[in-house]
Amino acid sequence: MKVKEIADAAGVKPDTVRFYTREGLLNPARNPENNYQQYGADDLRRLRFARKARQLGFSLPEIRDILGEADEHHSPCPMVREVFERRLADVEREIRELEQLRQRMQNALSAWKQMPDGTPDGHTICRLIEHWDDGADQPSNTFKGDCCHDGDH
Amino acid sequence: MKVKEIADAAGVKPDTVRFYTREGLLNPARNPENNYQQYGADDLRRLRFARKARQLGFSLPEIRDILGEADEHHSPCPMVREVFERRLADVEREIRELEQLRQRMQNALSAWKQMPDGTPDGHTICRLIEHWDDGADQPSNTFKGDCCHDGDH
DNA sequence: CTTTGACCTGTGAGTAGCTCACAGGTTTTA
DNA sequence: TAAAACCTGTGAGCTACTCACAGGTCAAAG
Repeated sequence: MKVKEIADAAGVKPDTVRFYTREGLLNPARNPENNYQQYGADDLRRLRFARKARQLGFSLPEIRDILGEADEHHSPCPMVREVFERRLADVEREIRELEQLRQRMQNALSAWKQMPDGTPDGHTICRLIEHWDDGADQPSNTFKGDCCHDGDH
Repeated sequence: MKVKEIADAAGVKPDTVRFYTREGLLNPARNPENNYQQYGADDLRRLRFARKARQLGFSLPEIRDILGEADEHHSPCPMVREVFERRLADVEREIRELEQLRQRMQNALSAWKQMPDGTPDGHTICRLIEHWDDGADQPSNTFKGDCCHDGDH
């Protein structure tokens, strides 16, 4: 198979095939006549595997490791199970963070309903944002004055 | 204020300050003696504004636009409200996608409980993934011949 | 036989928002 | 006076592709 053929067979773009080849996930042979890449059934299997793994949240380096294990006739499945649990935890953390963000945004939006727009006056840019209080409390050093005399020196 | 001072005052890293300066969000003066950047109270206001806006999901180009509006003494708030609603919709879409991913992962994990690992045999890499059926039904072209160049582009 | 168009090749840049490394200059402190 | 801490700009790295470019190859149409 040539690039476009294997790409169509797996439902991806030719550039993705080339990219995966560059990254070492696929190992095509070469047609010595024209220097074209020649993909075999094994490459298609790897490509389909990689796409499924991506949908499950595996990263390309992880997939490369998994394929490498399989190439050495070790079962990659224990590695798959292990990485997968970490991935699931990551996804759940991301969801929690995004839900917090959504909550903050919704709070801001409802608080903004009552607020007028106002024009920037040199002290305020847009009070919608500046007077919005984020729940996240990071101890941002509150510029107490020891540092900055903003007159010229 | 010098870089580290304004960075500490806003609770960010000096590199972030330099990055925002490069990106045109901050407009420090120059100390002609040593060529150091000189940030004023206005820059600190902009930096804090930018950080809050980032936490609310605005992108740097959006923040730059908002600051630009304020610089011209127009109220950026209508723009803020507009961009904000789009951002909220984006966040909600991201959450839905991640929840679908989580669902897929959890389904996979429970299905995997009964499955043995197995060793790659040239036909299978890791059946955990290969025999996993994703709910997403994209008609992955099964390499029949003439079929489709994928429409979205 | 030549042209056209689709395909192939590798490389390099672009995406977002920083973060870090580097090499060299300046200021402060010991 | 020397070291530490800071400053400068530039460039690369992170993810997983995607696109652009310039040039080579091939099948079919004219």
